[in-house]
Amino acid sequence: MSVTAARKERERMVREELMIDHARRLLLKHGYQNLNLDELAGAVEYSKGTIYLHFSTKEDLALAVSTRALRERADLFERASGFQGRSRERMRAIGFACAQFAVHHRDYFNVEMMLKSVSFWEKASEDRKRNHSHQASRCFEAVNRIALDAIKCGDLPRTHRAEQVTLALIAITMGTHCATSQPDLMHLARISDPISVMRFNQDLVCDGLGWKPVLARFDYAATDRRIRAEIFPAASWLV
Amino acid sequence: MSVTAARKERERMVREELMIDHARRLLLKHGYQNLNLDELAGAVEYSKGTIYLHFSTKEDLALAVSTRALRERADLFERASGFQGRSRERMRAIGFACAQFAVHHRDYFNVEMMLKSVSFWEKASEDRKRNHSHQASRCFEAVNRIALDAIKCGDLPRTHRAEQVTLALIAITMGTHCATSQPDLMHLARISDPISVMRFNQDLVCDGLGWKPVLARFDYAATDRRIRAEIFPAASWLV
DNA sequence: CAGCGTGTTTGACTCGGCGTCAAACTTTTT
DNA sequence: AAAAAGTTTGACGCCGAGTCAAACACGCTG
Repeated sequence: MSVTAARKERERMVREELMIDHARRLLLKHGYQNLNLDELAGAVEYSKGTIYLHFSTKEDLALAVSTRALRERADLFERASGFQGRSRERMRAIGFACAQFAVHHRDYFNVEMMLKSVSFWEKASEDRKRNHSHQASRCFEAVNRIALDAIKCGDLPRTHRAEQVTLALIAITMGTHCATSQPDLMHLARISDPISVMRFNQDLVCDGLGWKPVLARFDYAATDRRIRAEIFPAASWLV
Repeated sequence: MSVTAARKERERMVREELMIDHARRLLLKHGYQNLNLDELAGAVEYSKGTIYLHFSTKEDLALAVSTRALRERADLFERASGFQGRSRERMRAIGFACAQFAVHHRDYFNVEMMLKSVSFWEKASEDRKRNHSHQASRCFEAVNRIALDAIKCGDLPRTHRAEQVTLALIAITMGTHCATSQPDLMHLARISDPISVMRFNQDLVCDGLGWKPVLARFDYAATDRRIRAEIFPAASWLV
């Protein structure tokens, strides 16, 4: 019995991943409103009933898609935060991770925006909410550790709390995502490349915090080359 | 005939405002997903058919709620931008307008987030989309004019484009809204007051841009008092 | 004021999609 | 081989967005 149980559980996980893959694809194509569980059932070649053995509601499914993306984001962040250098250089590596993530998950933020709605959370399963929280805190802590180090070593003024710093960076990142995903706004601002706006804005916040070495006083070109080579060897998107 | 036509049109507008009022209330209470047009019909004491004489779809209705809030935001911005003072002081008045707006429209951003979804826009009427665009550009231009002035008079470095500056400020504002509306994140960052985070972050971006006079070199307390007295005499929320 | 015509409002109805669950099917045990 | 336990299915119930034929209101005319 327990021999087959392990295999069953493995197969279950494979099936769940398959469902999340297809759900992600359909979410991207049609948006959440037009995500149709009958269509998903057809795509994964399992019945709707089987889908409901994995996900308690449609919201739960969307949360699973979002959480998987968030896990990849946390992986990237933790990888980036291992970069060897001064605190602000490490922060910069995280900035690259954001860009990398944005390129590979143009969908994530659209789904993340849905999660704002209270009615969303109350329809998702406890397990999945916990998992989402966990991945979110991995991201938060990766950034926060660097901020803490920066304050400790004097790269950031001691007047700031690390959490304030982290929140400001999260805010500018989310905000730039939101802003650049509005075609109207992009048109008004006469901007075409969202990634370079992201980098520009993150630098603004770091400079505003007085995070040494400030942009004007230090050439980050060499750092950027190292980050690309050491952290994202396979990234062709670069800038 | 044309005598009654004017009255009819006026009554029509009153009815539409009533519907938007109630829709706003129900959106706040239940979220977009759970906004029920039968319930709305009951609340406004008109039939569902009549609601559909005003709004082409449920999305169109939500867009109307959002646009009305956005119009109030644009009004506040234009009022704030009339503040007499240096460019950064005028920008600060806009920051106050943001706070004022956030307090009176905790709902707006939740609805705005929905608008991100492509499927949303394609179901709204052309008229209403145009109006939304118009109000958005009023907000953009109010900020952008100040940025232009600042560059012209040397308060901002000439290396920046005004639109970059405006977009950065929009991004930090939206981002802070998003971030502070996630209870998880607020808990991780051990933060309770979203408004003060908003002000802190906006200052960060201005300082990062090198917008003179920089926070460390100037005491804005007197400016803040003037803004409160001259622009928002009726605001009790303050800080 | 009755009767007709135009313009307005209604709510019963359709239709699509989420979520369920009894029945069909598969695997394991006896 | 047959029964029991476990797994999968898809037809169905129900809810809610959007429609439209019919009821209603209003004004006009003789």
